[in-house]
Amino acid sequence: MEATRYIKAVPLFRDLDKEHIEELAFFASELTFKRGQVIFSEGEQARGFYILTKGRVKVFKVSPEGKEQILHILGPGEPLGEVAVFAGERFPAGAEAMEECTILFLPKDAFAGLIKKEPAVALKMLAVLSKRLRRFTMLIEDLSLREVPGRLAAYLLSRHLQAQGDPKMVHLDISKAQLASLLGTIPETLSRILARMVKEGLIELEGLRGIRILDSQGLEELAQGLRRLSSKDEIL
Amino acid sequence: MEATRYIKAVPLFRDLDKEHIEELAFFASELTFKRGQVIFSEGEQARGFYILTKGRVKVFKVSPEGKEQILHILGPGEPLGEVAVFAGERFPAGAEAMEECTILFLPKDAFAGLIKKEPAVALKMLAVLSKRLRRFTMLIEDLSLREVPGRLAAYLLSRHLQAQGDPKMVHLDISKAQLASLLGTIPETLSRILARMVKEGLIELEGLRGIRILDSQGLEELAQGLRRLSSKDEIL
DNA sequence: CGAATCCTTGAGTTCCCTCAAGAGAAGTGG
DNA sequence: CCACTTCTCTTGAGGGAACTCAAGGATTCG
Repeated sequence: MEATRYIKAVPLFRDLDKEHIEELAFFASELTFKRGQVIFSEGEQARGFYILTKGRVKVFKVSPEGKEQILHILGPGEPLGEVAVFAGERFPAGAEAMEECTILFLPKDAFAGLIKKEPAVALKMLAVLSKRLRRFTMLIEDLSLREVPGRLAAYLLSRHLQAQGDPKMVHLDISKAQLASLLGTIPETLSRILARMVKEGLIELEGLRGIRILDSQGLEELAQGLRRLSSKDEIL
Repeated sequence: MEATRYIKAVPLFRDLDKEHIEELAFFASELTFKRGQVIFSEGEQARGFYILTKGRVKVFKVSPEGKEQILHILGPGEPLGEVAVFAGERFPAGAEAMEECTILFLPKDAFAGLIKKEPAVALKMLAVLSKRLRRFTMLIEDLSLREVPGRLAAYLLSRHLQAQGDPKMVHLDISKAQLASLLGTIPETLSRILARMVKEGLIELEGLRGIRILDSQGLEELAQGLRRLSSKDEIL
C-alpha cells in the first residue's frame, strides 16, 4: 500500500512529521470506486472518514420524488464525510463517485487520536469545516434569495476567475444535468436559461461543454439582482 | 467584569482549567446590545468572535431586494462569528440582536493560542462547526427539495419534540415574520399555509404564538412529501 | 385612545417545475 | 462503418407554488 505517499499529498496533513504519517498510514485503507458507485449513503453510521486521492466525488441530498441537490463536488486532496466524525455519528448526506476514484479511509479513532496530539491538524480541520460553512452559506443564499439566472451567472463568473488559457472561455467540467443539480434546479430550466442568456448576448455556447463569456458586466448585474432576463420572446 | 463567570458557563469552555479561563477572561470584553442592534455585518473584517451569554441573536443574509433569510437563531452559551476566525477573515453573514443581549468578545489571537494548547477545546469547536454544517445541510434540503408546507411541518414537529408541558402544544418563541424568514419564505405565504393546515385539521392556532398539534401523523407525511395540502378552496 | 407593529386575506403575476417528445452526441457490437 | 442503444441536451405546452402589491384586522404599547 502506498498510503504514506498519498497522505503526504493531502493538504490537511502537509506539515505532519514522518512518525504521525506512518501511524495514519498504518490504520488507513485504500479504496477504489467506479463512476456511479456509492461511497456512503445518507443516514449511514460512520466508522471514520475519507480522503479523496484521485477522481471527483459528489455529495448530495435526494428528495422523496427523486430530485437531487448537490452540496459539494470534491477533488483530490479533499476530506469527505468528516462531519460525522465530530458530531452525530451519521452521514448527513450521500456521496457518490463521479468518475474512477481512489480514496483513503481513516477510522475515526486513529484520526481523533492524532488531533489530540497535533493541534496543527485540528486547526487545519477547523479551517476546512469553516470553508464548507462558507460555501453552504452561499448555497443557501442562492437557493433562498436568488433566482436561477442569478445563480448561473454567479457560477459562470466564479469559474471565469479560475479560468486558464482563453480568459473569456469557461469549460464546464461537469455535465449540464449535474450543473443543474448543483444550482438547485433541473436540466430543462438550466437549458432554457442558457438559451435566454445567449439570446441576450451575454454568452455564447461552444460545443457541449464550452461557454464563452461575452458580457461579464451583464452577468455581474444578473448575479446581483440588478438586471433580469427578459422573459417574453421579443417581437422582431 | 464578570467574564470568568460567564466563560465557565459556556459549553465550549466547560472543562477548561482555571488558569486558561482567567487568561481568556483577561482578553475578553463584555458587550451589550439592544433589540435590533447590529452585532456585525456581512463582509466586515473579523478581529475575533463572540459568545452569547444572554438573549438571542439571529444570523442572516439579505438579498438586494430586501428579503431576509435567517441562517441561525442562537441562544446563551453559543459561539457566534467563529467561521471568520478559522477561514476567510470576513463574516459570511450578518448578526443582529433579537432582544436585549449580553455578549463576550474574544480576540482572534487569544482564542487561537488557547486552541493550540488545549486540544479539548479544538475538538469541541470541531463539534460545534460540524453541528452547524449539519443544520445547514438540512436547511439546503428544505430550500431545494421541500415546499413550504413540508418545511413548516418539519419545523413544528421538531419543536414538538422539545416541548415541555402540554405535549401537543408548540409555543413559538419568535414572531411569525421571523419564522417565515427562518423557513425561507415570507409572512404572507406562511400565514396562508397555517390557515390551510387549520382547515385540514392538522393544527389549531391558540392566540398569536400558540399552535396545537392535532395530527402529528399528518404533519409527518407532509414533511416527508407523502402528502400535499389541497390547494383549491373546497366547495362546501 | 392613537400609533405602531404584526398578522391575515385577496387579486394578480412570475418563476420554475412537470410531462412529453424530439434532436444531438457518444458508445457498442455486428 | 453503420445500425443500435443509450445518454444528454433542448424545446414546447401546461400548471402549480409562491411571490408582489395592496388593504384591512388584530394586538401591543405608550
